[in-house]
Amino acid sequence: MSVQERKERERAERERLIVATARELAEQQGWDAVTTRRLAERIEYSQPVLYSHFRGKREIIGAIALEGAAELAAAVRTATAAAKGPHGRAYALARAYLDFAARNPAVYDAIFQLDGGLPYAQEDTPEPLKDAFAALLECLGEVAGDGVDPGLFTETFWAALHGLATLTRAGRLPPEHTERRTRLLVDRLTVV
Amino acid sequence: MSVQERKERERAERERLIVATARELAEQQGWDAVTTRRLAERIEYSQPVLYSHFRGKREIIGAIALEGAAELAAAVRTATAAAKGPHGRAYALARAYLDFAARNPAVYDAIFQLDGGLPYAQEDTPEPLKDAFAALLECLGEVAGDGVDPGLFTETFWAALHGLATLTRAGRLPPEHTERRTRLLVDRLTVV
DNA sequence: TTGATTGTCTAGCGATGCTAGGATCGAACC
DNA sequence: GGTTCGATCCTAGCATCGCTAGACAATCAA
Repeated sequence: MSVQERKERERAERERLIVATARELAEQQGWDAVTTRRLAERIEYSQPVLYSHFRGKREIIGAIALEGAAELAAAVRTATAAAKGPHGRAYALARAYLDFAARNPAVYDAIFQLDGGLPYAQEDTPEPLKDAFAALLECLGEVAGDGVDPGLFTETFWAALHGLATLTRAGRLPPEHTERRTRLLVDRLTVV
Repeated sequence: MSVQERKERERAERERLIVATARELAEQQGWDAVTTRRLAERIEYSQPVLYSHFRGKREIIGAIALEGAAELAAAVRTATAAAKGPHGRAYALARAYLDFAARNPAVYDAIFQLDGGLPYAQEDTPEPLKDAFAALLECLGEVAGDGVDPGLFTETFWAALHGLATLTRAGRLPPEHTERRTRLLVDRLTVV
């Protein structure tokens, strides 16, 4: 039995290695550089090994997306917990969210831009994704205002943040006034 | 002279054919289906002909982006011209923008998601892109509110719309309450 | 020791974007 | 009108992509 357990442990370890290496490669050189060959070379195994863990490249992206969503949720919760007042928390959330996107562009893309084969906004949506949304909801529900559904408000607020994050990083928005845009968005959208 | 003119005309005509065909193919089957081979086959020329017009696939995307930006600007101007009052115009703009994104997903991606090799938010940004932003600015400058830079406000408003458009189409947001989200966004962001 | 199972790798398939080099065709000159 | 020559276009091919079949080796059970 112990032998089998050891094998399973090693296998799980290698799976973590694959995900971590893919993520590292994506952050270092962009998702285009993440090819199955390069990835295989970096983990010092041959290509087909990847396919014994994941159905394909898409599933690797999906795994990184789940990992990233959990981290995003944690970052948001940490930031909001340290802030005071509903408006302060909403602002802290916005800052934390945009900061995460800027610091982990490849992971952010895995979650929100690329196709990782994950179901979103459905019943069978994986827990980390649901929880990331929940983390936003916990904070933003406070500032939705009367008569506005907290879920709907959170979706809208989130979409606005997502727009800022993606357009800024794609060079569609000049990077200099990010801070002012964030303040404007939070001040206008939230109701205290 | 006339011979040369005819040739130039035919060449320009073929270039339009390439762009139109690529766009059609992208809208019909998605950007993944737009390969140089398929595109060449559809225009009934060989692959290298594409490269006598464009540096590569990226430039074709760029051409579609410019074309699309002009259409988006026109759509926004038409919609706002027909609406009444600053708030009404801002709302009409939002509707027109999201409508354009929903009806022309491939073109929208060419403008805002894919890499068409175009410079954004710079001095040498192509005119159609600048003009599209100008179209937004014309309308949104009215509702920026006192003490808020119209340009900055427009960028923020636009980013929010972009977030709604992309998240909805990527299945990250449930499609049912788009209308309510749009209203919420416009009502909160604008100052009348 | 043998046989079977599990694990891994080599090699290759059909695509992709892009390009070199040869063939062909038409305009222009003697 | 025939010939030259340049522009135009296509065939064929390169390197790389995601992914997989089948051979091979290592490990375990009998």
